[in-house]
Amino acid sequence: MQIATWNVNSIKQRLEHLLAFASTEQPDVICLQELKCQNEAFPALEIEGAGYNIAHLGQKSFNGVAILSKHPLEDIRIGLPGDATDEQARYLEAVVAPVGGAAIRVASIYLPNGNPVDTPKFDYKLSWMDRLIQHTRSLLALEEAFVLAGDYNVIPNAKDAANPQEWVGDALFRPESKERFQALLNLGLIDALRSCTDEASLYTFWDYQAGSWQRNNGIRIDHLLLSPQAADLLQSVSIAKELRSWDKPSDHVPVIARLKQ
DNA sequence: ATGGCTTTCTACGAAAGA
Repeated sequence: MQIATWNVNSIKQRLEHLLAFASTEQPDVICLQELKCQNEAFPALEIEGAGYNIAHLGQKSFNGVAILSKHPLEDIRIGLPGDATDEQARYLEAVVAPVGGAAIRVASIYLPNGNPVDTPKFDYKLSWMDRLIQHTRSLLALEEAFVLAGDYNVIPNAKDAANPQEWVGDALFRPESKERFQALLNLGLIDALRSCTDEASLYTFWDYQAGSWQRNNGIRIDHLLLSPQAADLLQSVSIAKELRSWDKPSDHVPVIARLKQ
């Protein structure tokens, strides 16, 4: 089973890219972030036409997450527990249940950016991460295979940035953000890509500005975190870097994990 | 760089993103 995550930066602007990616890679599951689209405007017919079942959580202008699956989706859960007042569309969870196969729980995550750090936006990021840690504890208690896939807006280590000094003080690289990401790993989650390679220069985001792509000034902020039961199934991880060179690209590219069965 | 692009919105500049 192939599970992909991709921040598309507007599902409407990226629909043709999504259909091309789906046709070429044929992932079983695609977790999307930054739909920037309300539910009623989601291009469901086109995506269903490509063979996917859809769970989506949209909102006007910003945010928005979806799970696309070639297999039936069950037990769809909307929103990250822990704050009933949080109205931002950043978390969606479902069980992907292949007919006659083993089910796997999948979440599509759009973790808050958190900049500027001297504002409530950074507090929101940190409290959102604390809620994610708490929710992960409850998921781990189920002792199931699950994947938390998405745009974490965290650069885990200096080797995950081409120019780490540029990010010192930024919400994506602040110690408080990195510590909470590490806390997720300390619970027992596995960073899928880092479990396969220690290689540097592996990035998933290049800013639209300042020729970041041409200069390969990237960062790795899109991650698939696996439960121990899912990590046992992991075969390989790849970054679909070539999509960043397409016409009118997202500033993020997909990351794909391949699991046995 | 006081974000150099890109996207969205009851738009025609501002806000958000990272």
